[in-house]
Amino acid sequence: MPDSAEKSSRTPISWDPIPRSRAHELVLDAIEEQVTAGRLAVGDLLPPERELASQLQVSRASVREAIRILESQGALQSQVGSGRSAGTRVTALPSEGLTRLLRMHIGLSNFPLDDVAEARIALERASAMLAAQQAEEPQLAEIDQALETMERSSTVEEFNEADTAFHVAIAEAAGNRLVADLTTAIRSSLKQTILEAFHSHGTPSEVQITLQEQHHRIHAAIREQDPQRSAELVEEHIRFAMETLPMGGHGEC
Amino acid sequence: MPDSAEKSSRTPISWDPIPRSRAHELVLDAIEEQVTAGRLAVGDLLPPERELASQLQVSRASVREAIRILESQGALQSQVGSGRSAGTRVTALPSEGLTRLLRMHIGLSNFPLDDVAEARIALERASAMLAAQQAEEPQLAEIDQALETMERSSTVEEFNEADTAFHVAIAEAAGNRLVADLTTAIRSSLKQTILEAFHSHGTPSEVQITLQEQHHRIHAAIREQDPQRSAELVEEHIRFAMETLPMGGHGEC
DNA sequence: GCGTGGCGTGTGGTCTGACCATTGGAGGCT
DNA sequence: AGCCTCCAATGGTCAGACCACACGCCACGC
Repeated sequence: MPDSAEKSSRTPISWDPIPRSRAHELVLDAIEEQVTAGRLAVGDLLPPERELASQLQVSRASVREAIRILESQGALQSQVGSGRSAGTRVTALPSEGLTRLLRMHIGLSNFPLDDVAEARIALERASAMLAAQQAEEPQLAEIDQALETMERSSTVEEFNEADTAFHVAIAEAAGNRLVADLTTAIRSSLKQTILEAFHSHGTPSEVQITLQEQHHRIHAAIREQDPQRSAELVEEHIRFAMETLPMGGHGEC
Repeated sequence: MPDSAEKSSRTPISWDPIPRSRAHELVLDAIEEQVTAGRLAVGDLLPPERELASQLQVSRASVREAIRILESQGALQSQVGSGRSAGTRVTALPSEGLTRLLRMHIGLSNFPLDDVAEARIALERASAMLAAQQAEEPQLAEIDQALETMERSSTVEEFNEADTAFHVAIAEAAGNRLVADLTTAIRSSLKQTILEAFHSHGTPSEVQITLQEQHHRIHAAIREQDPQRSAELVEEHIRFAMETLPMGGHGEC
């Protein structure tokens, strides 16, 4: 319409770039669309790579790139071979994907450690409350076990490993999949950072003793089914740990 | 040692599979290692794909697969061309990566919606508290804006969009990067689900009115710098929304 | 009949090379 | 100095070849 183009010549015309969709993103979108439409569920098999490439009219490399992304998210899993186990199948394994994503960004100092602590507090308060409200024996036994392992640990490596397991066990005992996975992902992504902080610290044994006392109190509150107390103790514990252990060896001073 | 093999013949020997590392995972590990060691930071340029492939002695396709994964996580960004803008650069854009990961798993019903609600409550309580404690005017104006947009919305699509923006604005006002990104990711990944619930609901206007009243009260509590009240109101609001709107059209009856 | 081994096929994993599109940067000309 | 052209570097995509894996089927021996 040359007429309207002339009428609007007083306001500058903005020529926006037309985004080009990358082939692998088109594949990603296509798979996501199938999921959203309910046509793909956990356990389902995707078409073979070569077939999917043919159907979507892209190269097999582009299909593979999309599949890699979804594998890293824990939504797909590929298996070579023939027969029932072969191919690319929809899975439900978000935890490691979350962990790796968060660990990368924490490693890049993209989340200030104070921010991470607050997020932990929010999530782990919820975990502890829910665990105190509704955990049953096999899950409580896992918490016991982690506490026991910390008791017997002789190196900070062992302590740290069991410390992580303790927090993960509480998160699992919360009976809330998303809270558990987020809690696990954050705590796991911090494992190395916390270990380094232990090594930097002058008197690790004192700190470990205090941390372990706090663990015992948290454990007792959960055992006594006191949600409020559990939540408060977890918060206190995380704040103490974050204030006491010098974290952020690089990029955070 | 045939001698010791004979001695231990009483206990069955377990032949464990030797895991083969996939080429793209080796590349991923190599990049993560550089980050952990502090040798890669936001803004840094990676070697060109062909060079990285040569250095790591893998194919360029494997390098690309690893880069795709890290791109989807918001840790890398690639740009064609020559000169300063070209190549693959380290970025700090976790939010969309989190959103897509969570949206995929929510789409696959891998997280029960009750679980998602509890996680939202944990995070959004924290967001609201922090916002009430420390938000300043430009951020508060964003919250105002979203509330205003909801007030003027004439379709549930518009309402939903502004509703999401309201929650995101509070999360941003919390001043906590990780809490904000997690909150945003979860709320964003639910946008479609909530919209469908609005459509399924018999009398949308009533519900919208109640939701909007709740939004106003949350907004007021934040403005009055009352963290406890803000947190309680957010929790009440999310519980009301989750109980009132019929979610889980597929796979969650 | 049962167990074992060999073969064939389908699938993902990896590599190579060719080509394309994009995006400066350098050099030459006015 | 400004503009234009050319070139090179970089990521994007594709195709094809080959490899490794993992069954399933069939034949053979006991």
